[in-house]
Amino acid sequence: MPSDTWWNLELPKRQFIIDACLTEFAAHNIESASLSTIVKEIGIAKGSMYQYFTDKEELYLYILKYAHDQLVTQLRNRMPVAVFAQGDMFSILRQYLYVMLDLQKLYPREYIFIQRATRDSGSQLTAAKAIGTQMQSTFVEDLIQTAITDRSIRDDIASEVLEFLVHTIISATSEYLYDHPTADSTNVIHF
Amino acid sequence: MPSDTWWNLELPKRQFIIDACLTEFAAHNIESASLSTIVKEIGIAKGSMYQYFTDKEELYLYILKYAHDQLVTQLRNRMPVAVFAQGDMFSILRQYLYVMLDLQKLYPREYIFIQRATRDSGSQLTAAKAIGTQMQSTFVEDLIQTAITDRSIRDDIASEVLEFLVHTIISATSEYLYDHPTADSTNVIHF
DNA sequence: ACTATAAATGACTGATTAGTCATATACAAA
DNA sequence: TTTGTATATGACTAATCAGTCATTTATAGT
Repeated sequence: MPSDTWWNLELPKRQFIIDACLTEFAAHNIESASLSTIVKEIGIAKGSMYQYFTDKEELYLYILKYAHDQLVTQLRNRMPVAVFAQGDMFSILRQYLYVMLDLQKLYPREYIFIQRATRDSGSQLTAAKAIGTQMQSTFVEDLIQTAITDRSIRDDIASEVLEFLVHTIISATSEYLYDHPTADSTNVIHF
Repeated sequence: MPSDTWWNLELPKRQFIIDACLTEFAAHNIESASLSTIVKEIGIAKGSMYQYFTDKEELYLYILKYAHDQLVTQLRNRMPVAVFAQGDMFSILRQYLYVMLDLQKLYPREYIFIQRATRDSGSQLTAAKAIGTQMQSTFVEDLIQTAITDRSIRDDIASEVLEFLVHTIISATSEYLYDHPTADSTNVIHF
């Protein structure tokens, strides 16, 4: 975790630092992201960064958690619990997809960063992978459980597999729409 | 393309070099993969590598194309044209998935390398992205076209979107099964 | 043996990296 | 003003990197 010095910083300064880190980490994986670039961008000395974080990995995980919290908060705001009470599973999923598309547009760096961290922190950094995968389970899990208990979907499907697939499809679809801005989303979304 | 010197090399030596490159490129993206590591692994001088390839990017793309050709050949062997004539689309897709699972087990480095190249060569290296995406379109395209013309699936769905989704689901499923070796594949595969 | 061409080499360059640390600056309390 | 503490600094280290090139080694032809 960051040092006391970090927390003693003025909020705007912290924000500014986080911002620069987000840009770098969204564009490069942890191996090739450069602290030198980051501090040059911010305009502080390299040494200062090491007053806040013990090493690159700590910084990376901190920013990842920050980005994740940011998106989860937004997701919760846009999909309040009430949504789950009404409508069938598919309309809820459709809404989920639209929300994810919005979030991807509004917070592109956070979105990309989490995606990247989820998939390429293979060897070490299981922490990063865990954070990345966490978002998907945030509520898809409940959704599917509910759907299974009210028998709106078959119950012979392993629910964690379904969760995985749902998340994959959602994020692949949003990725596709992101890469093909001309595509008509109503033509893409059919479930 | 590689130099004449490269092609004058004895086949086993070429294979040996390709092998070491595959290992490195499957584990690291182009930015963080290290030529120094590769040549140390092979046991040749760094300069030799530069007699064969003009730079890192050329090497990377060459190995990528090699891996891709390897997998496509295997895919074609395992899914001869005859397969498409018989059976409905879903059974063909199911077979496709099983073949991909086999290939992933048999050629893990090639498989991972292509996946990695497809998704993280964002900025430059559109060539890499193209090679990566090519495999998916190899035959899923035809499959879907046929299915649309026989009306076994709806025709109001943009076919390139469907291709994308099919490929995503297939590769996500195989990725999932790869990460969860204990999972029962019959429990996962339901389409 | 001599020559010509092809291939292999590894020391070297210049740039970049993560991380360190002694010093300097800022600030607040006395 | 003086003292003590928290923060900021940037020169520095040691390692690594992609890429170069003059030189050596190997091969083949005469």
